[in-house]
Amino acid sequence: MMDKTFDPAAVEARVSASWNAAEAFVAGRPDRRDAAPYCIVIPPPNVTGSLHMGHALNNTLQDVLCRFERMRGRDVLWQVGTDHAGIATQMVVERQLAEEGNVGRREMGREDFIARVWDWKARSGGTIVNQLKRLGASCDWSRERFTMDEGLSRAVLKVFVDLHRDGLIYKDKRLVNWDPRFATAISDLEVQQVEVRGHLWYIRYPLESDPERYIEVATTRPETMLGDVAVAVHPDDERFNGMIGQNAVLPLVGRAIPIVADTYSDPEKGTGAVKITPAHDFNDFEVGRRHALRLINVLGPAAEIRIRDNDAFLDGLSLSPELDALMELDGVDRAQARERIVAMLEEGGFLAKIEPHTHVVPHGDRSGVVVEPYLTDQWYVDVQPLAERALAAVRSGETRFVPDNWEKTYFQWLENIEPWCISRQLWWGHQIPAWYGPDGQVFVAETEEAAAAEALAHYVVNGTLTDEEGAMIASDPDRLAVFLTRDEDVLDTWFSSALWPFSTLGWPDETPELVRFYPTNALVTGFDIIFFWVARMMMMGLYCMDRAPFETVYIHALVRDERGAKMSKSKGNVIDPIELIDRYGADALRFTLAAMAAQGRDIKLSLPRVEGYRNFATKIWNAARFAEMNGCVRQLGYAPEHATTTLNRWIRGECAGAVREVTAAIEGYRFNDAAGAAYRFVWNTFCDWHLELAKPILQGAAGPAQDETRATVAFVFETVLKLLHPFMPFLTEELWSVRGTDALASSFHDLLAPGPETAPHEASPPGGHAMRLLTLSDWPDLGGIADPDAEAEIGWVVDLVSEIRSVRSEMNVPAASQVPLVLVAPSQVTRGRLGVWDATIRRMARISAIEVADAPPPQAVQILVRGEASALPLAGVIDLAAEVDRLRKDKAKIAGDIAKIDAKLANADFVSRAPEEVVEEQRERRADAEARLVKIGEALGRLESAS
RNA sequence: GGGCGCGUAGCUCAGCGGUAGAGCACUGUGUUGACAUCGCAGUGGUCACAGGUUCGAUCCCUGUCGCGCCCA
Repeated sequence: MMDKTFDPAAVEARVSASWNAAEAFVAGRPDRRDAAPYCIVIPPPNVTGSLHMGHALNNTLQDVLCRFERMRGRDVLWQVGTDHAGIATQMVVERQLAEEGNVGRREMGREDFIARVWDWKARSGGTIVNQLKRLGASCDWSRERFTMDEGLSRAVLKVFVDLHRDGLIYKDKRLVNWDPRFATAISDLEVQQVEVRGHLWYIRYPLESDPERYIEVATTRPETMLGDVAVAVHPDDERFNGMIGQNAVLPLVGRAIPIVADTYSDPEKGTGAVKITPAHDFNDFEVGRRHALRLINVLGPAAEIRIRDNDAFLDGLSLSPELDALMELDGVDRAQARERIVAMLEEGGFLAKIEPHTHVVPHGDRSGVVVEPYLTDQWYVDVQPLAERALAAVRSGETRFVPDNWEKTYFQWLENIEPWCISRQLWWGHQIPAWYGPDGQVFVAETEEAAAAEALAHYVVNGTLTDEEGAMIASDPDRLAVFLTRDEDVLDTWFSSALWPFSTLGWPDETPELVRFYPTNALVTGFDIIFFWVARMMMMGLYCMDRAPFETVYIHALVRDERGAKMSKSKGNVIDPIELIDRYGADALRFTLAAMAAQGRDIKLSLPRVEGYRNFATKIWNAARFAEMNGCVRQLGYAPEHATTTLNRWIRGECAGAVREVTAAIEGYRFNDAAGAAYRFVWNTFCDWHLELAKPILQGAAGPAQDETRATVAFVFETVLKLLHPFMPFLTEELWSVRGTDALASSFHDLLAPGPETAPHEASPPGGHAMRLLTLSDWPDLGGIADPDAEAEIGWVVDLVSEIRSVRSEMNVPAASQVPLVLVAPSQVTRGRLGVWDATIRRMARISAIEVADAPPPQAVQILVRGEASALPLAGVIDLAAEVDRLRKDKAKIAGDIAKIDAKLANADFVSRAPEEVVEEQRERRADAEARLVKIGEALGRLESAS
């Protein structure tokens, strides 16, 4: 006997173990050798990460797809793994070193530090993978990959070298987004624009020709004035007519800088004159380029002032006491420098005013500090040619977005794409395969040997080295190490992530997996990752594989808190999915997320909803208990299409409909529809009606009807387990195994006696039913079994019972009291049905006896079901005046309906222009309403004349 | 400034050119056998607002207001 309630914790552990033992999720099972492949690559979570609600949703949806396709017989590979998260991981390990009082990264040296990171990864890097298992994700765990794995690293090197060879990777000195906390470049996408309340400082720059006159500029960053090389004004701005071409003198510094005309300057903003600092501002950089201005970098890598021994800064300046004083700023942090410079400006009388000013300031998404536009040498990918192919692949339909409006976002970004800065001044990551010769000449190759060969050949050919010298260096590792030095930088983590859909499958080797599973079928991810990942995977996939990596990119919602705010640690509004799993079970959480995953709308997670689906799990559990108690096991030779009783034929049709609905919804990525359809069928059709209607049979006399009903319940329940499995894998797998023990005998018979009577939808597998896990069983397909006669009959029972209950409740008939029911002049069909349903109706509606009469008894409450009247003779039991009220209310409502329909039908335009079936439907509705109205009128007449 | 999306029951959300739906909450009621994490019955909505298209608009179009997000 099963427990009374479902205990998720115990079941989840047990079921996980059985999946593991069976290696259920391993791709390439021998029995699926000829099956069509299905592949999803997981958006690799950050190795430092832990599961948050977004992951829970993302992986639930992937799992629904994978389990669904696996049950449809496909050879499924859900490729799992993590990425190495350069900055984040380095940060974690450095923090750990600091906490342990260890020497820092620099003191440790690169090799030891990296060893330490690997050590950390081995001990703590698997958190999220284990959490995915708790969620029930059916990944192929045997193929877990990591972006720093040997194979994946090889892919990175090859792509880098190939892109470089094709001229798509190059080194350039330009402004980058510099994160001063980590002292590394970051890409545009890793920059968050944050609105902050700052100030506008108005500063007077005296004119060289007349120090009594000055031009006033406004700036949000006064400290960068040290690097100013010009002042720009709008050419049409009459206020500055005479000044263009003159020089201003930079306060504190004393440098003469030109006043130039440039449309970048906005006459509406500030004073209309803007200081130009090309080394510290992206816009100024462009202005500087247009006017051939110098670049003066006045900051160091930690965003500290660097002006002493700074040739670029000192060039053109003459020594002065003022300049000496300025030198005191050398090494001062930018924030402090700002204060001191403002003070010095004020002291010198250069500061005109300070205004509060709100503006957006770029911040590093990992470090949270203000990002500095910084002039450095970095490696870039010229992504434009790659982007064009990525655009074309979506435009041509090779890859499609679901919902398709996301392609706009994708197009917009790719159409305006900027070069991608891929070098990072970190240690943890793929070190760039570039080596420099003594003269700085760069050699890019996959290995040091190859780079050395290329370098030596180069220097021999150009005469720097003789043949002998070249040979000598080549043969002596020590000399080679001195001769060639490797680029210290590593690549952006996303560079390796971009290769994920094929590097995980073995590329650059032509592995069987690569051939079989690439391109993958679907990518499931959030919209916030379209640029970071989707677009880059598309570009790299097309570049390396000539095919887009996915057929479909499904973009799901963001999970927000109940107020609709993005969950974030800093806001403290995160809901930990693992806590929810502990509390409600993984199945309830998964079902909630799937049920709320409507396309194009964010999910505001609400706990009552999770609780509701936990209750759903309990409901299913108890339905299984009921089936068990009533001997509902699959019967030898049972096939649903051979069911004979109306009830069984009816549920078969309903079940087939549910299968169709769920199937179509998952196919269309309408997860909420799929979950909703399954929920409604299980609870509102199967449990509420089929099981209730079946009770008198199951608990009545033994016989063929009982046998068939038992078998049908078992069959429908199995179908339910299958339908729900993608959403609630633990519960369903557990119940499948419970059923399995009982079904063992009959399954055995099935194997012995295969034949036409064996259910075709469940062909006998090699291992036998008992050995089979639900997760590896077949997805149901009941075809188009519909049975209008059965539907009409059961529909009549359902309506009759519902109406009686409704009237009883409304008339305040005590629940315990049994009252008789009189069918008034029933049709032959109804009389026939009564023979079958008498007991059931009496039981479900608490009726003492069902009689038939030509006319309604006096003082009775009237019920109308499917055009026929029946009556509850409630004289003495209830207040007849209440019944009169009820009927009058009904009558008024129906009369209102009729009036509305009449208004429509009276409209000549409606009748002539609306589709025929719509008009016809209105006529039918009117006729039905009219008939009800007549019956209600008659009943009212009787009651009124009686009273 | 450009783009995307959302305003539907008290709450969280579906839906959709032709009778407005679900879950939760609420009200009433019911436990000797699947389930009180339950059953049964009910209350509750000018579908943000204003125009337009249409025979017909919650749905399509335009605008307004409110909210959210992305990009510059």
